[in-house]
Amino acid sequence: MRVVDVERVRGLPLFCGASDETFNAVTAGAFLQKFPAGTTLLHEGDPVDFLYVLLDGLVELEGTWNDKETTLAVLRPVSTFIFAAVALDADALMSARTVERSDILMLSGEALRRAMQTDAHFSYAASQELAGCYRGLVRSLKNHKLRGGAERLANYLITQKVRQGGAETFTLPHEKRLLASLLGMTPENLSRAFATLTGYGVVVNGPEVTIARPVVLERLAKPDPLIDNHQPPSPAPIGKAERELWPASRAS
Amino acid sequence: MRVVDVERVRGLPLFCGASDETFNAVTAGAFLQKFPAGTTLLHEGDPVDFLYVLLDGLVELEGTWNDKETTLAVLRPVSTFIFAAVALDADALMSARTVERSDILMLSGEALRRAMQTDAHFSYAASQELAGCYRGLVRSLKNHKLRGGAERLANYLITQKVRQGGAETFTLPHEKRLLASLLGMTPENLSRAFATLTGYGVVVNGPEVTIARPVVLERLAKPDPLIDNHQPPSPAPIGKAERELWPASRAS
DNA sequence: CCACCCGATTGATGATCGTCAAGCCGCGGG
DNA sequence: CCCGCGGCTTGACGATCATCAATCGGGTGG
Repeated sequence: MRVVDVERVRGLPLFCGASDETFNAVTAGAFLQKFPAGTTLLHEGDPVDFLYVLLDGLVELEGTWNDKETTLAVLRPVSTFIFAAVALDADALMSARTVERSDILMLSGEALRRAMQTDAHFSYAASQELAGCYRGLVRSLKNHKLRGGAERLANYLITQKVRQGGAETFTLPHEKRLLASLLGMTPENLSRAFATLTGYGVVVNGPEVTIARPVVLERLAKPDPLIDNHQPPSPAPIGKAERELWPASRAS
Repeated sequence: MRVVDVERVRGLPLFCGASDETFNAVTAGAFLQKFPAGTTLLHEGDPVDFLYVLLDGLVELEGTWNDKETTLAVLRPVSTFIFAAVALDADALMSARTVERSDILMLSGEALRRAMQTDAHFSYAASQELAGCYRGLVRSLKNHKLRGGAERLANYLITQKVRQGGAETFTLPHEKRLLASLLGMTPENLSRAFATLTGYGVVVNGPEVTIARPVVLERLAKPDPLIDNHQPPSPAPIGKAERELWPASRAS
């Protein structure tokens, strides 16, 4: 593992409060691996032996039932995933698959659980990370139960715009088919939803989207800080906990 | 607070591994309160100062957007709630409301966070609780994105049957309007979904439901351990973590 | 005892969404 | 260069679901 990668991991909120001792204990048996696009890292129902850390690339978390599948989240670096299953030493509830070529660090679940039982500060950071993940899912569930398709898309676009810096036009981070699955609809209906948003000042050109009249779109989307997390981009790596705490901006 | 209540709290997985010292520190400023049915304990967006523990009664967690509301969970004793917001000292993402008259214990969030930073074992138990809550939400999200209304109801009924002991007929734990909101549909459509299930051996008599032909219903419901948690009832109080770990039955 | 309220049910109608089919377009391989 | 594949779009249709309205029945209070 390169020094620069070690530093990126060390800089994660999950680890930056830990002692050198526990950090070394946790990263001792770790290994960094590169995966091509489309690789299934972990399958639903499998026992989970490692905590995964996405250092570079793009990863999709998906769930399956009755030959249908849906994507529950799309992760960008730097993110940990399946931490909850690791913490409980339980089977995975979702599959993980690379969307692009990705660099992924794998940390021993055993070692992590041992470290949590020893180092209170590390364990506290772990709780914060898990709490942040939990709140992300609460947002997602509210998004799906309370909003219709076009509203979900409108809010997704507004969130993307903010996260990519706020420029009038931005680029979708992945294929539309994946976006459709994330938003809980079919690719066909995503197309139609985009067509609907044309009437609200949204112009689509392949993967490029421009929001020509933000005010009009927001009147449809009705973004809500209790559902949408409009956190602007940050230079430092950020965890699920900080993302939740951002509005109070208690850090920095 | 009565001795019997103290013991019930002490027996929670969250606390049963903690030292007497941290348990006393956390429960020092705590108070037990009785609320009538229909009381809003906490409103969406409010700062959260306490961890709530439902000792008796029934509590609904609900989310709101654009004058619509949906219930995200219905809790029965003994359960903690809004732990994630407490852990992060963040605003609540959902409201909490009593469905029945309830006994609720309120623990200082400040004290809890301090205890987590001091006592690694307590912090570890907190992580497990949060991880269990997280996985509960993953199940919920998959349930909603992958299944239709009648399927969600069928699985809900099967889960209730198992949790209430497995008898052929059992009683719905609350009003149908609340169930409809939990399942993500209108009361009208819940009625129609029940009518549909009549063809699969489900007989409804007010709040009483009997599953006459379990095999037929299961062929429709296709219950899945990665979505539904068919944990049988237990004499000891159980936390969100244990509920997730049940299939491995590593405790007794 | 009756009036009233509220939850549950049923029907009719429209909106939303999924499915099937066809066509378009950009890209890479033969 | 042309072919073919895959992602995207569009149209037509059917299934699911929400909404509005009316009705029924149990429980409460006057």
